[in-house]
Amino acid sequence: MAQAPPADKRRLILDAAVRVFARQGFHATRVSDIADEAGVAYGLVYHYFSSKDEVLNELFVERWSLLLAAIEEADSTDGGPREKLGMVAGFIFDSYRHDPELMKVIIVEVTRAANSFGQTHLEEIRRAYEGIAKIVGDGQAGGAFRGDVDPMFASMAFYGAVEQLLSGWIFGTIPASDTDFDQARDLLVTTICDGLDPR
Amino acid sequence: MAQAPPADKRRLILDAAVRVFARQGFHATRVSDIADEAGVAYGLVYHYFSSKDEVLNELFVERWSLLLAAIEEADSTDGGPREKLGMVAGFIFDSYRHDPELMKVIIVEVTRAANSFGQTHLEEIRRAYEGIAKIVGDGQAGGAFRGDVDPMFASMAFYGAVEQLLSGWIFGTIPASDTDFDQARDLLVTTICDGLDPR
DNA sequence: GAGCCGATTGACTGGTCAATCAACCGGAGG
DNA sequence: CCTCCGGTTGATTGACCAGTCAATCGGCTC
Repeated sequence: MAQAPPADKRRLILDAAVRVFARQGFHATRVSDIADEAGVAYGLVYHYFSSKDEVLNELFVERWSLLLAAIEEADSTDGGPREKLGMVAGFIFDSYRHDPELMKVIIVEVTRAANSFGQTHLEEIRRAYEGIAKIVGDGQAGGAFRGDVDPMFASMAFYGAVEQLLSGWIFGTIPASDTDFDQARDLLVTTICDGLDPR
Repeated sequence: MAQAPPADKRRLILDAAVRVFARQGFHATRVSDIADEAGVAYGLVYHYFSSKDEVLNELFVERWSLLLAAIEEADSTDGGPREKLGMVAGFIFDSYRHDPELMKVIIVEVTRAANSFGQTHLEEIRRAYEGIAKIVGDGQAGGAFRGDVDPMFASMAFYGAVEQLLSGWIFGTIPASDTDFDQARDLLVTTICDGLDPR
C-alpha cells in the first residue's frame, strides 16, 4: 500500500465549503455544515481559518488570481483582439464546465454580491475589467475595433454578458445540458466583436 | 393649516427600507434599523408586513412590474427592434437616474442574488428575459437581425450588459457623474445591434 | 361620554450560530 | 518510558435579532 496522502485537512475543508456554499448559499450555511461535510470537527475550521468569511475569501482569491493570469496570458498572445477576447470568455466558460459549484459560489456570493463580499474584493474584480479593457483599447489602436466606444465601457458590457450567461446556466434559465459551451463562446465573441467593428 | 396628509405609514416604511437596504445591504439591516429610519415603532413594521423578507418582496414586485410593462410597451411600438431595445435599456437607465437607491436594492439584493431572493422571483425575472428575447426574435423574422443567434441567448447577453453597466455605476467602477446615461444607452444598443446585424 | 376598533408602541422571548477554549490524541525525540 | 507539541475535538458561551404580544392611543359612532 502506498502511504495514504497526508489528508490535507485545510484543502478538505475548502472543498467541502464549495459544495455547501453552492448548495445552500453562503449566508445560509453554518460553520458546522462545512465541518460536517468535510467530516471534521467544528473547531478545526477555526484552526485553519480565522472566520467563516475567510473561507470564502480564500476560495475567491485562489480562483480569481487564475482568471487574472488568464487575461494577462491572453493579452500577451500575438493573436488579434477577437482571439484574445475569445480566450478570456473560453477560460471562464471552461472554469464553469470544469467546476460548476466553485464558479457558482464565486459568481453568486462574491462577484455579483458586490454589496457584502464584493466590496472587499472590488479592487481585484476591477482589475479583471481593466485587463479586458486593455485588450479592447489595443484593438482600437490597431484599427481592429472602432474607436468611439470607451474601452472600459465595452469591457463591462462584455464581462456582463459572460456573467449573465453563466448565471443563466447556473440557475437553469438557459439549458446547459445540450448547450455547447464552446459554441456559446464563439457566438458571444462574434456578436460583441462585430458590434465593435470599425464603422 | 391644511390638514397634514394621512402619513401613509406603510409607504413611509417602504421608502425607509430602500434607504437602509441600499446603505447596509439587506442581510446587514435589522428590522429595527428600518423602523428607526422611518421614525416608527419596531412593531409597526410587522403590522404592515409579515416579515423582513416581505418588505423586500414588495419593493421588488412594485418595481419589476413596471419593467415588464415597459418591455411590453416597447414591443408594441411600431419602431424597429433597435428602437425597441433602446427603449428597454433607456427605461432601466432612467430608473436608475430617477431612484438610484431603489435600483441598487433591486439589482444587488434580488436580481443578482438569485440564490437567496432571486430564487423566489426567478419566474418574474425570466419573464423580462423572454420579453427581450421576443423583440430579438421578431427582429430576426423581419430580417433586421441575423438568424443564427438564439434569441434567448442574445437577450441574456443584452440584459447582462445593461445590468453590469448599472453595477458599475452603483459601485463606482465606472464614473457616473459625468456619464450621460442616454449616451450610454445609445452606445450599448448600437454596439449590440451591430453585432446582431445580418451577416 | 361610553364603547369599539384599528393603529401604534416597545419590552421580551426563543432560537440560532459564530467564535472560544480547555481537553485530548498520537507521533517524534530523548 | 516520558515529555512535548501541533493537530484535533466538541461542548460552551455570549451576542444578536426576528418575530410576538399585551398594553396604550386616538378617532369615530351612537
